[in-house]
This record gives sequence, C-alpha cells and structure tokens, in this order.
Amino acid sequence: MNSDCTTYHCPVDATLDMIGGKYKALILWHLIGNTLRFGELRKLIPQATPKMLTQQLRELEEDHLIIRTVYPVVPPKVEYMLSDLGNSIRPILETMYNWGADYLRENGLTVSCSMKFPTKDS
Amino acid sequence: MNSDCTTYHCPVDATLDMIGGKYKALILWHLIGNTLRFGELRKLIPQATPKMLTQQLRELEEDHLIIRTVYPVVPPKVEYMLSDLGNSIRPILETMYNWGADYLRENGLTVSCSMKFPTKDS
DNA sequence: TGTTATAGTACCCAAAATGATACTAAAGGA
DNA sequence: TCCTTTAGTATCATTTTGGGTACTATAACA
Repeated sequence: MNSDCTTYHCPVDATLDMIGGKYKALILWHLIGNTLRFGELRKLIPQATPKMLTQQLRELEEDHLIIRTVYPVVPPKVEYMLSDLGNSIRPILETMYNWGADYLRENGLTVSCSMKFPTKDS
Repeated sequence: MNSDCTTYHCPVDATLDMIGGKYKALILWHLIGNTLRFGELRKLIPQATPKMLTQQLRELEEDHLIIRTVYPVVPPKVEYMLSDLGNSIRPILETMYNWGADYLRENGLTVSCSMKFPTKDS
C-alpha cells in the first residue's frame, strides 16, 4: 500500500491504493494463473526498470497480494505468484480490463500489450 | 486522463488512468445518482482543497466521465453530473467498493466516509 | 458603502513518484 | 582467470503530484 494511514475516505480508495501503483495492475495481470520469475516479469514488462519492478513487487508482497519464494541457489532464483488475496482481486482486474478495452476500442486507441483475456481454467 | 499517450500497455492501465487520480473515485462515487454543485462537493470531500477539487473535476470532464453545466448567474452556479460514460464505470466502482470494504473490515481498518452503497434506483 | 455568496485562480513550495545508469555477489564452466 | 547468469541495489536526477494561502468578479442585499 502506498499510504500507511489506517483511515480511508472510501473503500474504493483502499482498493486503488493496493493496485494503483505504476506497474501493479500489469504485474498482477501477468501473474494470473502463472508463477513467474523476476527475469520473466522483466521481459513481460520491459518499460519498468529493475528498480521500479522490485519496488512494486515488494509493495504487492507487503500487501499480501503476491507471494515471493526465494530458492537458495546461485545464481539466484525467485518466483512470484498470486496469493489467495491476490486471486480475490481478479474480478476487479477483469472488470477494469473489459471496460478499458471497450473504451480504447471506441476511441481508436491502441494497446501494446497483446495479452489475451485469461481463460476460466487459468 | 493523466497520461496523454495513445498507447497503453494494458486496458487496465487505461482504466486506472481515468479513475486513479487522488479524489476521482470519491468524486465519481458521490455523483452516482446525484447532480452536485461545486460547493456541495467541497463539503462532501473537505480534505480536497478547492484547487485540487477543480483540477480533478476538469480532468474527469476532459475524459468525458462527468458533465459540467455552468449557469450564467451571479453568484456563479455550476453543476456536475455523471455522463453516460461515467455511469458505465459504476460497476467498476462497486466492485472495488465491495472488495475494499471486505478488506478493510477483515483488517480492522476504518473508513471515514460513511457513504452507503447506492441503491439500485439511485 | 460595505458585506455576502459562489466558483473558482494564481503563485509558490514541498513531497512523492519515477527514471537512468551503473554496480554487486557467488557458483559453475571455458 | 575470466565470463556468464540472476536478482536485485545504489546513487543521483527529474518529473509529477499535492498542498497552503491569498485573491478575484459581480449582483443582491442591508
């Protein structure tokens, strides 16, 4: 979470606080149904510098939306996956995805990310 | 919209870009089913300075989520209401509201805004 | 003549978020 | 001995966002 206050003005703000970070929605989206390593996320989200990617991942972890697993090997291996809480946020992402896709289509805007809508079983 | 690019990395980002501003969700939420004047919004969202409130309202207007109506009277009278596009975003707000409310309740956090969930007819 | 109401603006400053670039550790293999 | 791999850090600079305070116009009203 970005803010550390214990009082929000609205539950919507609390939600936005958890998924509103620069790359958070994209990270969560990529993690739906997938366990990914840091390097894989970097390739999927090349516009994020390693510093930003790390920062966003740490915040998501602090908020218990994702689980970070470190394998004690060299070179390092770290995996990221959605937690139950992270999975519970999926309907929000899907609703936003659909609305955004409609909006962009109707306005002739393009999307660089070619990600497909995840299938039910993913 | 905050960013002026015509290419997004993900439709979710496009959506967040439109409702992610500091007071945007709160403004939209208050406007569900209500037409409000500037002064009324100020009272409902006292933590926003007039400058910020104006700024957020202008951005929402630019994005066609709200409609601003100026009555040529003295003292000035300006009304804000949701556009059709603004109304179409309501399910997203509701989904986020519900998730956020659950999350806050489960974590013993409080909300200063006592707004009720809007009824179907509002 | 002075006061009130309304919807803002103007200006300046502080803080937060983001970005660019370079750098590290440590094991295994060439 | 040097190179490669991986998951990051460190440092510094820039951009974006947010906040404080004071100010404006104009008609009606006392």
